[in-house]
Amino acid sequence: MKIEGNYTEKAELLKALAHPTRLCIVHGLMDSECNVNKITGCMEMPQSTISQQLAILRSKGIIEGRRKGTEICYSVINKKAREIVTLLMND
Amino acid sequence: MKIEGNYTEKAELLKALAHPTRLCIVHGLMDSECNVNKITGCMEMPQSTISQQLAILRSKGIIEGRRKGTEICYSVINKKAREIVTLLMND
DNA sequence: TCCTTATATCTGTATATTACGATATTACGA
DNA sequence: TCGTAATATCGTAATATACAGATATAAGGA
Repeated sequence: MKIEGNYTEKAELLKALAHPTRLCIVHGLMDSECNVNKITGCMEMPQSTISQQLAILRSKGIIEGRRKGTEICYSVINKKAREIVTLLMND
Repeated sequence: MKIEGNYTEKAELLKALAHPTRLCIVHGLMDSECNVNKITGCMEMPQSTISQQLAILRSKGIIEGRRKGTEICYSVINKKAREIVTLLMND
């Protein structure tokens, strides 16, 4: 079993989720979209940290941001990521 | 949504899988156990690298090694890890 | 245009991860 | 005990990641 590009891609999806903050964010966004300000408040972390974590999730196609005036609302758009998080959160 | 220890633990499970070599190893071990020598050959990587990757998987309870004489055969023992890998490998 | 709010990006720093060769450890037969 | 095969561990250098403050960018109303 030699490593094919396929494993690399899948590992990268997992890596994006493999961080407590990001996992929490994705889990929270699974049912309803949310703006950065709210996420920042809920996580009780600096806004810049949250923005960076969102950027990682975005770059892997896990979440998508939708601009609403001065705000951006994020939602989960990746099916596999949803399934993984659901699986993880179910005992 | 504040981060609970729960997310940390789940993120660590993902992190162990979030590497192409380790993902490949776990996938390969899902159906039949295998010794280090064979894994090393299949992956075409140095034995020490493989041993270290196996150590990470072991430390997270994903795989288990069973000594058979001079050999150690590894197998997947973590249900969640199995489910995640299965999910990932199915289109 | 200016000011305010919301958010992304940049920068610097500390820490973690990865890869591999060298070496230590374990098991076993002669 | 010695030699060999199998495997784990150590040491090191390179690279990636995480975090947070400072600042840039985008949106909108006065």
